[in-house]
Order: sequence, then C-alpha cells, then structure tokens
Amino acid sequence: MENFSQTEENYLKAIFKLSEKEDKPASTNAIAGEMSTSAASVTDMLRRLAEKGLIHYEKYKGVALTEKGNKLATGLIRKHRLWEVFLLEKLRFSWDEVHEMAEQLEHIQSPELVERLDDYLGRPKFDPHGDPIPDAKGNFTFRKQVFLSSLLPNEAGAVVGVNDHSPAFLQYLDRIGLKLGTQLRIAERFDYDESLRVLLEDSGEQILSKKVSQNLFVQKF
Amino acid sequence: MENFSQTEENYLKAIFKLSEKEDKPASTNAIAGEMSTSAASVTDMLRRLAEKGLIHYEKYKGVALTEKGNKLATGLIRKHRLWEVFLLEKLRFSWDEVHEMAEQLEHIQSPELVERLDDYLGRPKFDPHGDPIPDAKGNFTFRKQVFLSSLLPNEAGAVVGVNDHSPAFLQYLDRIGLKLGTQLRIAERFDYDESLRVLLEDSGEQILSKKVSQNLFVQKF
DNA sequence: TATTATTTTTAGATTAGTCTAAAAATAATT
DNA sequence: AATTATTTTTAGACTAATCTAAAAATAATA
Repeated sequence: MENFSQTEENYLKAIFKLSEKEDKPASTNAIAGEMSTSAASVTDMLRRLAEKGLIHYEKYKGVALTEKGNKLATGLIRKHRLWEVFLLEKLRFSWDEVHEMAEQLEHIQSPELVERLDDYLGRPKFDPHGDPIPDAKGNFTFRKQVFLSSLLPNEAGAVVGVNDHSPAFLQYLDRIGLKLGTQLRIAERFDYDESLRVLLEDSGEQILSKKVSQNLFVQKF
Repeated sequence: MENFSQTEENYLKAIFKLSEKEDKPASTNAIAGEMSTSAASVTDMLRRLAEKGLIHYEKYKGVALTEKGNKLATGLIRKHRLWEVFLLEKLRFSWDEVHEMAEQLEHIQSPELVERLDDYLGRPKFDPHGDPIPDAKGNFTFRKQVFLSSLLPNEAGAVVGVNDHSPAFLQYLDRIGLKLGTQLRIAERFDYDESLRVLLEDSGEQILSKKVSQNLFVQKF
C-alpha cells in the first residue's frame, strides 16, 4: 500500500467522521471546520485526494470516500483506538489524556506493528471511550446502545460509551465515579430541566443534567 | 520546549552521531551523507538550525550542537532506544526488525509518554543492541567494553553490544545463537585472516571472521 | 606558489500545504 | 424570478524542504 502524508490521512479521517454521522457527502465547509483550516485549503486538498483515488469528488457537489479511502480511514481509526487502549491499560494514563498522543501514534506506518499491538492488548473490541475498534479487515463490532437520556424511570443498564470525548466531560465522570461498565437505574426524571436522578452501582445516587445524559451511551438490561 | 519538525530532529540526530564518533565539528558533506540528501539542502537547513539556537555554525567551518541542540538530540535517542526495548520485550519483535519503527516512534511528542514508557519497561539502561539509553536528564551509562577482536587467546567475556546494526549482521548472530549476554572465551586466533575460534556458552564452538569480531562489543571478565 | 581538486555555499526552481481576497456557483428569501 | 446570502472555487502569495547547476571558498598537490 502506498503511503500518504499525515495531513492527507487527517483529511481522510475528517471525511470519514463527517459522512459517518451525516450519512451523506461531506461539504467543503464542514471539512474545513473539522480540520480547523480554510475552505480554500480544503478544495486544494480534495483535488489531490481525488487524483490519488481516495475520494469521489465533484466540484460543488461534496465528497465521499472511495473503497480505498475508506479502508485507509478505517485503518487509522483502528490504530488510534488500539493505541488509546495501550496508553490506558499498559501505561496507566487516564481516559481524558490519551487522545492527543493517539492522534500522533495513529500515523506510525507499520502493518506488522498494529497486529502485534492488537495481539498484545488481547484483541480488544472497544476503546477506553467505548468506541468500537475495527478488526484487521475493517469490520466494526456493533452493539445495541442508546443515549442515557432515552431511558425511562426504573429502567436500568450499563454505561458502555461516551458521545462527548472532551477532557472536561471525562474528568467530570471520573469525579462522580462513573466509568465504562458502571451499572445504573433511573430513579426519577425531572420534566423541568430534563435532568435525571440516577442510582449508580457504587457511588450511590446522582443528579445528571440533560447535557450529561445526552452524552452517555448505555446498554439496557 | 518548542517543537521542531521531524526533519529538523533528524538533522540533529545526524549531527550528534557524527560529532560523537569523530569528536569534532561535523562537515556539511558528512551530514549530507548521513541524511542521504544534497550538500545544498544541508547548508539550507544548517542556517535554520543555527537561527533556532540548536547548532553552532559558521560558514565553511562545520557544525556542532549547542547545549539546547544536544539536549534535544539526546531526548530523541532516549525515545528511540526505549521504543526499541518496548518493541522487543513487549511486542516480541526481533532485534533486526525494530529500528525502522523506532525511527518513527522517536518523533512522538509527549514528555509524559516517554517517562511512563520508561517506567513501564523498568527503566532499562541499555537497548536491544546494547546501546546505552540516556536517562531523563540526558546522562548515559558508561560501560567498560572492548571489541571482541581485541581479546587474546584464552581471554573470556560477555557480549554486551553490536557495532554494526544492520539486519544482515543481526540475523547472522541469531543464526549462530549469539545474543547479548552470551559468554565466550577465545580458543584460538588465526593470524592468516585474523579470524577467531571462540567457545560460546551454549552453542559450542564457532569461527568468527575479523569483520564479525570487529562488530561485537564484549565486557571482559 | 600556482594550479587542481574538493567542499561548501548561493541561485533559482519545485512540491506540499497553507493563507487571504476575489470570483463563481449554488441555495435561500423576498 | 430577481435579489441576497452562503458556499465553494480560483488566483496569487508564502514557508519548509527539497533539487540541480554554478560560483566561491578551502584544501591538496605539483
């Protein structure tokens, strides 16, 4: 497989991310937002990525990944998430610290390294934030998960992932003793501000704001 | 500490390497050789590295690292060698495979990561090739080592390092069962081609060519 | 010391990635 | 449908890192 620059790889990841959540071609402006750069720079890059067969691109029509581009982006996500597991499980970083480092490590070029790392970590299916880690063929493990905010009073489940990956949110969760795997039950729902009173496995009862409950994924029992 | 480009970092490493072995300012041409690039490119880069206070540079006079440049280069060597240990000890790569990957990993920017990695590996003082790993302050552990070729008949010692790091040499050593730590004794020296008959700890007797014995470091008993 | 050879630097061009400002295309609104 | 607003692209310029070819400085040799 050819090699691509880190910048090219980051564009592919951005396009992947955007077309994943919106499920339609990514716009130049959206990519510029994701990459914190100008629309002009994006246009330039799109021309080049298209030339290399990584994206389908028509002027003014937006952009989608080709088979090849998709494979590459998936590989990057695989590397990123495996390194995050490594940093957390082996080097004992906390889940709010690992992103920046993984952002660099994902660009290390060595297929053999990725497979060995995967082995070493015990072939994990999810990363420290609960996001699925694609396997060597690019297949993601799917899981029936819902937003905590969608649970009704007395319903119970386990926290399996976060939607917001910001350090601030993750540190907040640490503070209230909420981790992946934590079991919980909805005690009460306040219509006033859509906050929830929640019974947590270990750390007792907590009021969770709407914003918080919209950023937690749970698997219902 | 500011950040520098991978290219700048690689130049610093090259200059470090050259002035380490020659113990005098590195020449433009030597650097060009080390970096596999043109002398013109080197001159360009030297101007920039000097501006950033990383090297002492006078036109036509060659180049030496400043305090700052030396710190940076030492940090790179530290990272390189720690990653090599990781790849070998944890991911079970062999010593002829690790260099290329470490060459990329050494550019990962995160002081915290380096320290955690060092901890995780048990603060090793030497890498898989027997080269010393500088500590966080940049201090190398020195060791009284000599070339195997300098041993006299009946002298004994342990292999502690290699001078030639090429995969071909390392694979040859694997083949004859010679690793770091292997104990040996000189049985006979042949004046004809300066080869040695050597008694190896486990793998019995071997004839080692002059070239081989000049590329092995041993610590005498 | 004069001449030749080697090393190093300068000059000018190229590529990747970026920028701002202006032009062109598309979408939204009256 | 015409006008306005938004999005996207083009044009032109900049920086980092590279190259080749030529000029300048240093070193080696007759």
